[in-house]
Amino acid sequence: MHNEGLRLRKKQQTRTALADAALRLVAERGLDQVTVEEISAAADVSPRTFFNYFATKDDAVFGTMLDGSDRIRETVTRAPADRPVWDVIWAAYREEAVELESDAERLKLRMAVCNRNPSMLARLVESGSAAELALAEALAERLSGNPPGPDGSPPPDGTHTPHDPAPEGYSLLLAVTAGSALRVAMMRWALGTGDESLIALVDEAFGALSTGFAATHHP
Amino acid sequence: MHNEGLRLRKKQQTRTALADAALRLVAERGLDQVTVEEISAAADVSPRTFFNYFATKDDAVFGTMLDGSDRIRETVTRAPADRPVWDVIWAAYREEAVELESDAERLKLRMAVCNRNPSMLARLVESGSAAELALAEALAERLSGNPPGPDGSPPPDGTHTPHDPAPEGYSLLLAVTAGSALRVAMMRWALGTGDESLIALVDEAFGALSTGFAATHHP
DNA sequence: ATAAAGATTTGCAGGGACTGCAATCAAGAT
DNA sequence: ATCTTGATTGCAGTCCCTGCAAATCTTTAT
Repeated sequence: MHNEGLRLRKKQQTRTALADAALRLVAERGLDQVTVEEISAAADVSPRTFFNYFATKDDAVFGTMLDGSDRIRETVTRAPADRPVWDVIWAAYREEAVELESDAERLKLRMAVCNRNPSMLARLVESGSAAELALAEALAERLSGNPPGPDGSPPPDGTHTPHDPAPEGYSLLLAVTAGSALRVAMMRWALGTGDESLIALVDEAFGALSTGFAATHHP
Repeated sequence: MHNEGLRLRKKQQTRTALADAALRLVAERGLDQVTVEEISAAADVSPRTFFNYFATKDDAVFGTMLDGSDRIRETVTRAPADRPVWDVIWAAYREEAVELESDAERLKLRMAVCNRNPSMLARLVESGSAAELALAEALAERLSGNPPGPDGSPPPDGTHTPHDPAPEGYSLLLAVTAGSALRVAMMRWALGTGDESLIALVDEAFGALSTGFAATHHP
């Protein structure tokens, strides 16, 4: 039997040491004013080891925010079938927001970095796109009227019961819009005065999208 | 007097030669299977010259899609003040879509590249974010009830007439959502069967956002 | 026509990101 | 204590990208 307790602990340790150092240094000096060599030195490992943990420098700075793609998919597929779709998505993303706000310190630093460096903002979107894609799949399933299998997996091909004419397009729009709403909320939260909770801002954005933009006139 | 006709023509020539070669090669082989050296060779210039035209390899592949940030801002600030905001944004982005669809060949190649390479998808977002930011500014102006100056420039600080409690947040949401809608439409258009026009898909997305998502129930 | 002025292209040297390989080192099992 | 396994590290090498200065080509002035 393999125990390996100490090994795992040390791995997690150096991983977070690297990530922390990367985020801190980049937040201070800017992305291209920090070298991998410096990050590694701050974490007391060799530069080569850095790349055993992160594929790129960006990855270390940004980590994998919103790796909750599985969680989101779960939440959506498990939700009662008669509940409005947007409510389900809203609830799922609010869950994520709660998770994110629990690490407020790190999140604020990350958003600050995103604001200074456009390439990092792109990274932010990229990190959310995995979740969006997963959500879009789950939504297409749901909107096409196919109940998920007991394990939540999609049914095999050929068993689809066509219902909505174009669920792919609409569900993709839903998913991408939801991701954008979360991003806007995070931006406002991180750059704001700090007296508003992330959840409140998320609710505000999702609420606006729920109502639609047609109602917005200039007075 | 400076004529310089031939010079400019040659510059444009090599620029498009490089961009075309880059897009073609990357679409064929994938982003990291193409070196700057190969692109330069295909355009008959030295590798060093490549970087006189493009700051990064990605730039050559992607060019500056949606450099219409100024055009969008113009359209929005010039629109009659009593027109619904979302209609104005919709019209502005539809204009952009027309422009984009006029270069259908290139756009489809670019979207195909974005689909294979996540980092290029990030690039796509980045290219649109400039326009979104400009739009958000213009919207904040409009929603706060301040008429633009004769040149369309924002009035100096201190002259604001507060009207909407939080125009920054709402206008950012509007702008980012509009950008996302365009992106989804482009994706569907480039990956679809090809019998739908980009404009139609843009209208579909913007229409859905106009109505809002509250109406979407599962039957 | 020819030279001066100005802009573009190119080569060279170098820094930094990232990878594959092989040697070394430390933790866990026997 | 020793063997096995996985993590760390150094090294060589590729590619992206930049600053600098020489070389080349266009335009303009004489």
